[in-house]
Amino acid sequence: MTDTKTAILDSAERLFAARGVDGVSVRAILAEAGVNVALAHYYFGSRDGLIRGVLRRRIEPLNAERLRLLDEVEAAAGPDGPPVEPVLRAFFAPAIDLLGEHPDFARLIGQLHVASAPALRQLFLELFDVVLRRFSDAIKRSLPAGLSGPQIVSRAHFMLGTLILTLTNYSDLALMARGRFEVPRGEMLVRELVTFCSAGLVAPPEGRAPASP
Amino acid sequence: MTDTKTAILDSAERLFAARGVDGVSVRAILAEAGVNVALAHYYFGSRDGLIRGVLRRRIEPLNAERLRLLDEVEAAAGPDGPPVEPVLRAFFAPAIDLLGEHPDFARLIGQLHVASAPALRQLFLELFDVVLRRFSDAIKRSLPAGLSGPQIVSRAHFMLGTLILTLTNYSDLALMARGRFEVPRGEMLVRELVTFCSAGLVAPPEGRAPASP
DNA sequence: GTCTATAAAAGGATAGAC
DNA sequence: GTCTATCCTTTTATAGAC
Repeated sequence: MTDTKTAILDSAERLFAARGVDGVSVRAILAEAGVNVALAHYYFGSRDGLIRGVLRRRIEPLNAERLRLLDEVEAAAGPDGPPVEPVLRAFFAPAIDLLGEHPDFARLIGQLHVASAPALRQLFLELFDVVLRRFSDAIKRSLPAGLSGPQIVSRAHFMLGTLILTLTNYSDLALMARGRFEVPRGEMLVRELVTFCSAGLVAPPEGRAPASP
Repeated sequence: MTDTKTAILDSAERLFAARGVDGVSVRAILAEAGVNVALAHYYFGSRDGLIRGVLRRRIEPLNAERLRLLDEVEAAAGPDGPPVEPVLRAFFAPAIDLLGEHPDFARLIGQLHVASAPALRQLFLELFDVVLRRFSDAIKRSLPAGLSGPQIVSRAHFMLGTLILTLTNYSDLALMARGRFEVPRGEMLVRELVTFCSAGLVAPPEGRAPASP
């Protein structure tokens, strides 16, 4: 049964998200999956192999979809390249889809971005290197002239931060809403991200003019 | 010697930042500090107590400074309350100061924001509850009319995300710069954060108008 | 306050039967 | 593929001498 393998991955995903990658033992994962202790090593070789398996299962399709959308956006653009909004949308939308379908895993992706453990940092680079490079190039091209290098990298980094905290702490939105309204999700959440970040990215370097003298 | 206590806190701060709170044993911390294994329990009672000690030492002054600045900004404002920029500045500046003086600890704060372990989540609420509530109220008041509740909480959350990722992954900026320029820090970094986030917060709900028909 | 020594538990990993 | 049993290491925590 390859079903056992899936059961292990599912339990690992849930528990890693709930307690952090370093906060869960392999034994606990297998217990939750109702699977014998020896089978994690049988299927994944080691604890690290299990972690890689959990991450790869969903990150590879995520990256593929992001790159597919970016290719589309760039193909449809003129010689100056696409404007910033559709580029951001190609970056955000697949991640927000994942947040809707596999919220536990979305938390994991965010945690991987801020992880300290050297092995996880390395894995992060392996998994996201191409995507981050292609999108950061596309975003740079789409920004107005007059921004300095430091401003561009800062803003690109801030943009990433909005997504990462949304992936890790999406449930905080419901707390902040305190039942007074529905929290945005799916397409609406993508739209909020694009609006916020494109405004931030293209803002004039000096910021808003003061209210009035 | 209360110096021993400080040595333990310093080593814990450094190692927690380098490997994650769950990735370091108390023994490793004490070894790095050159301190006997038994002394962590003598001073802090337990592993959890040590974590609390590390966090409290710097978060309490950080919060106090943030609230002091917010009080100032609100006292100087008219009856409609202060505009969004100085409120953001009061929130960001003390954190960026901390990033300059104790970069390891800044990483820790960020990790605490996205932490999964229930004990850490609880501690996070204890430590930041008042500050987050006061600032989110001030920011809400400063936003233009016409934003819906979901839009307001989303944007406030995005704003927090820009800061958190800056605290946890500040060193990524240097990687992105690849030696071509100096990465912003201190006052300049605060200015970038304020510019990006105030533009995002006050953006019209529909986003930028498309380029031209 | 600082040390040694040790208890008690948990975790990763594997051997070998079925 | 799945199971039991076991090994080895690491870790938290504490007792008690100095």
